[in-house]
Amino acid sequence: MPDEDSLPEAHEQAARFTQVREAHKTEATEDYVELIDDLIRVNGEARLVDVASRMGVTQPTASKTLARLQRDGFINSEPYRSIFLTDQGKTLANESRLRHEIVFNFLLAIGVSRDAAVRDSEGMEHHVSEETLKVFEKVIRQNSK
Amino acid sequence: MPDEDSLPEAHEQAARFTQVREAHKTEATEDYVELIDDLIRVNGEARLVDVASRMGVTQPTASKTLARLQRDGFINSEPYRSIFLTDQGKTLANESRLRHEIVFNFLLAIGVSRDAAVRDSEGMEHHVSEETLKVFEKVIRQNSK
DNA sequence: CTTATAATTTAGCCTAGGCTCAGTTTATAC
DNA sequence: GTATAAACTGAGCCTAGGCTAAATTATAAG
Ligand SMILES: [Mn+2]
Ligand SMILES: [Mn+2]
Ligand SMILES: [Mn+2]
Ligand SMILES: [Mn+2]
Repeated sequence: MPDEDSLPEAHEQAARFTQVREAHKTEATEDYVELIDDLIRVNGEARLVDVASRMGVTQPTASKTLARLQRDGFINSEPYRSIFLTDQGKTLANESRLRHEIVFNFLLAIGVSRDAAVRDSEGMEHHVSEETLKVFEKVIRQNSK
Repeated sequence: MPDEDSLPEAHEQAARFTQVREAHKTEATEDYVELIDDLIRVNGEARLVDVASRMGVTQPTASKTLARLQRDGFINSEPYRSIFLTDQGKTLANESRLRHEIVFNFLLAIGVSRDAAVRDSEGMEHHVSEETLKVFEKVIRQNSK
């Protein structure tokens, strides 16, 4: 229970929420490019039908999101054809996968079950700062020794 | 780099993203009731102007969100008057604060700076399962010994 | 090669959650 | 007590990201 002067400064607290909102803005993009990259590696191509089923959304929803990703320069695709990552998209996919793996392996390292680690890391990954990520990596290294 | 059969089952992967989307649906509600509860404790009342400035949004935005919270039974307020939590709202505020504190203290325990812990926990808290939370608590206990 | 199926797109709808600008109500100062 | 300032509301706009239903295009089967 906080006492009289226990509230953080308003502008600092606001900055926290603004940062979370910023993270959420890029979240869909990161998850999509990461998935598209995986699909290309494993299947040789990324098709809308697979993106939609793996994202857990309908095809029109995935189609609309992909249109936005194309507008913003992360992917390329011609109508009715499969999806390609731009250089910008590839870079973001690699960064996102790396960060995701660190968060996932960190959860495993501290004793979280594989199932929970898979599920929790999907959301947590977007809210971990560079500083925290470094700490996560240190914990992973210590635990593998 | 994943090889041929490295993709998770589609329906499992979809469930992950669905879970993250569910978390995001309740996120604003949790952050708002937690803040309202804090304001009542410290200031004696929760006013829109403070909610807005601390959430980092404009007053009309906060006003609209609060209307939704009232519609959904988390708060009560009469026009132009301050905001009260319903029993449902108080319960959610307490649960949210507890979880938030655990995530925050966990980050401190593993060596993250106070600043980064404050910032990262604001987003992470909404993506931590009960199982992971228990592991976090264990790490906190071990570190305080 | 034609037909049926699968994949993709388009149109149109919805909610959440941002914003600005303008109006109303409450609180403060004088 | 009245004028001014602060707080709150309302209208209207926007984007993201969900959905369904229907049209279009591409692929597969026979
Ligand atoms: Mn994710
Ligand atoms: Mn919180
Ligand atoms: Mn939060
Ligand atoms: Mn999130």
